[in-house]
Amino acid sequence: MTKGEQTRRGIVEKAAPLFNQKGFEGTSLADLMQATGLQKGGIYRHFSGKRELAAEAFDYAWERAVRGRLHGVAGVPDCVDRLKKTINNFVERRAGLVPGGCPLMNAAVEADDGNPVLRARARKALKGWTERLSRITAEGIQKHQIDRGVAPRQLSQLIIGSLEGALLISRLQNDEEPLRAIRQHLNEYLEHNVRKKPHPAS
Amino acid sequence: MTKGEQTRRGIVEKAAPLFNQKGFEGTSLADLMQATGLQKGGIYRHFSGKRELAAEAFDYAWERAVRGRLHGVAGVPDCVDRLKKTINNFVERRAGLVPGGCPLMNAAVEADDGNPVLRARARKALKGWTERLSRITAEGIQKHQIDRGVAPRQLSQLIIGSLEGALLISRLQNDEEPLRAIRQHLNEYLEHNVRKKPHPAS
DNA sequence: TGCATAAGAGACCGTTCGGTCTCATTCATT
DNA sequence: AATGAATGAGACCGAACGGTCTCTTATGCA
Repeated sequence: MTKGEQTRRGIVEKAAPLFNQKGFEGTSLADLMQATGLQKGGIYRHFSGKRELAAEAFDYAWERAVRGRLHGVAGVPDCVDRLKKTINNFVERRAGLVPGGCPLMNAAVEADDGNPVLRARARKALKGWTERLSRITAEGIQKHQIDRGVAPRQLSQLIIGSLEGALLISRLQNDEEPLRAIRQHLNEYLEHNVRKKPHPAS
Repeated sequence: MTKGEQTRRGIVEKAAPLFNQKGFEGTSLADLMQATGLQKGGIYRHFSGKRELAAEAFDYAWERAVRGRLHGVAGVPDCVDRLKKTINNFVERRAGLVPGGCPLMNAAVEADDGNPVLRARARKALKGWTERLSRITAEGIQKHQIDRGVAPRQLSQLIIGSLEGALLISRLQNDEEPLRAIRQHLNEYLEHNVRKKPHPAS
């Protein structure tokens, strides 16, 4: 890896927490200069503008989040357990994340009105997450581990929405309890309403 | 109401959608001047600064949101039904709201790092909402409509978090389905796990 | 109607914004 | 070691920022 590539990567890594914490508008070039230890020229050598840097920083932050949420998931054989594992990862595996909360939520809120580039990025991220969960559910249905009546996409959105909402409240209150409560709630839901029940001995 | 008071109120009403859509940092005095049709002098006559105006605009937006969510709730006798009514209001009663999504979510995300004034406002709003729902649950327990094992505060946070999360996804996808799905989900949960069951005829 | 005051216009201020450009230096390659 | 390209420093730019202040106009009360 050439020196320039190293620097470029370093800029993204330093910029990601800033954008995730302060938002795109809220992060100034002066902030980025201070965080990276570079002057404007050093930054603009590698990026065409703030927007490009912000987009890459979002991708970086989101990639870290996804990696955390998928940690160890592939090794779980049962599909319901696999869903439960991703939920637990969301609640527990916060170390290694880019500070500032869920990048998806931050981007979605800030980009909601205006900033179509960031909004597209957020939509794509949500789509990817939804599809990943949906695939687990579809596989579970196919393997007769999950009830046929379960709609994969709906279930994915239910899980994602519940987790994001609980995270919002947890962050605002500085209290992890809502996150733990939603995990408990979703686990019970998965066991009672998603996992396929053995045929009643009629 | 004196002329000045009228103007002041008008400024808040015009400013609220801007702050709710573009955020505190994202809304400039130029935006406010254009929206109100006033010059700086006209605005600063009534407010000490952007922060004060933003705070009042948040209160205004939140008050409208709360009013919509509580619409007709008081008239529902059964406490479980009352919770269901507030959920339905959240999902259905979007007209009359200040544009830009839920003020609580917007403020919480933007104020999460920095801007302690706005953050305090958001926390207070969340606290009020939680307590309002908790009171309904507590009353339901007292009236033997809700199971004694239900924790009012936890249930409130579950409902709020689920609704906010679903709203986030709905807005990002431009699709109301996640909101309707979470209503369905919460309704079933309330009926099966919250509403007090009649004693089994043993 | 006269008058004190409330209300608003808009010029002005210093600062910070994102972005550009030139030039010195460092780096890899031979 | 020489050299051309890659890299980064930092002065500079115009625009936009939030905020102040003065002066004119509108208002409401006696």
